[in-house]
Amino acid sequence: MNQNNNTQFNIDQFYKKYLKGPKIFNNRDALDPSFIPDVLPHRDVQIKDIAEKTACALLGNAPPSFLCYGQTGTGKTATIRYVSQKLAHQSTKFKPWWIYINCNVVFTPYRILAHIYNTISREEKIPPTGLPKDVIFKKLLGLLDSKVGNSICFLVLDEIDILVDKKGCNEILYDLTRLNENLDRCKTSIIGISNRLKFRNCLDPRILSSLGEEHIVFSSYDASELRDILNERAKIAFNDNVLKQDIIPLCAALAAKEHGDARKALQLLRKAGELAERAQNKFVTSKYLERAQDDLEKNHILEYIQGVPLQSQLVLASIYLISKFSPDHIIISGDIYDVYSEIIRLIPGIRQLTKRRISDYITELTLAGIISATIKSMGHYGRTKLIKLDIEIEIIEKGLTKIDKIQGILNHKPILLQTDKVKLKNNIFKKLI
DNA sequence: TATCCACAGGAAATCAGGGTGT
DNA sequence: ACACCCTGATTTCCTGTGGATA
Repeated sequence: MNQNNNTQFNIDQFYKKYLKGPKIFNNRDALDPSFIPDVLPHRDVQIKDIAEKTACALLGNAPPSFLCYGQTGTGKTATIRYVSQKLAHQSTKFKPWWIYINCNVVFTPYRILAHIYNTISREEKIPPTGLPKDVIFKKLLGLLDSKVGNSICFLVLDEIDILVDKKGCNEILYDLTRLNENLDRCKTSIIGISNRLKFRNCLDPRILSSLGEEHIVFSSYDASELRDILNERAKIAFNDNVLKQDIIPLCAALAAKEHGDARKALQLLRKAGELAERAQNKFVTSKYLERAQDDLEKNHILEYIQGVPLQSQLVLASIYLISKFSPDHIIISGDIYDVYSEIIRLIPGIRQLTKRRISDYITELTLAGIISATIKSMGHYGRTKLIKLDIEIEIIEKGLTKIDKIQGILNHKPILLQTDKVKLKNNIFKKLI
């Protein structure tokens, strides 16, 4: 075993070298989306607006509920957290409570109520399931009155627009807006954060009347604003003089192309720093920035592919096989289902799902940006979706290869593609589009 | 111009798996 | 042990539809 020592990776030596090597980061947390800096550039208007709306909480009065709009990475959540921190530092006998609910993670009525309860209560926790909803509602009312007392409880619903699509969630929003009517001492105030500007149109009028009357808009950052944000964070995150001069403007320009997403800009900068660090380089240069962008995009797709359920991976595998073995085949949803049915027989222990369910999986892949689909009517050949891969086939292959159950079928040439009937139909389709 | 294909996609029902209190 | 609850995934049932073709 020892004879291979000189070819083996020497972990001790690696750490020694790492510790002696150049230090890029001073505090890399400053580039984390959850980091709240002391200065929030270009958000004065919104800070002032939120501060004015919420100030009455310091006197024990309930602030109005309101909504914050803006695309991802425009500082909505950061601004709310910033104001809440400042509010918490004021000396007053009414200490407001802040409860953050990410509706992307917690989205059922039961769990939203349970999450609020569990955040406030340190002793008794509500189980993840099992109790009737109204029981939790009553328990929550009791807890709010006893624990929060005469103070204000802010309920911050991040990505609130997600709730609208879910069943029963108009009810939960309604329940939340009406909490105050059932409380004796405590008062609540809802702050909704949404990416979708048209979200209000989907709301129940009852909810809109108490929630949507006031709103604050977060406009997207332009390249120069992003530069200021990155400069502020870079001062904290990086050691002096490790960033080459052009890095921040370049990073800002890249993120500005994507509707001015500050989160993405920070992520990019962090990744570039990490790549430079890993390469034991003293400086973060544009070379690392370019590589960071490439890495982030690819990783995002690979993580997505590996994170979805097996059935969804099989749908993607079907599209992959058609694209691989007949690149000029026009892919329609019916073909995907047929190939899916074909490959599922090659994998033991997997149940075949219905067309309806596969149709939903195809929609999900479209929303994720892996494939694109356009609905087209083919006259007597019916109305269907035309599908094509939006991602390089090599990346899809790389993602699918890592999935044990799928590995074995990635070289299976679909029999469907070889039948004359399908070939003929596809030729007609080519003329139609 | 009516027909008819092959689906899209909404709504409700069903099922299994996690839990509860009595 | 039992009746009941919540959730997420899926099935079942269904209505709607664009446009080439007979």
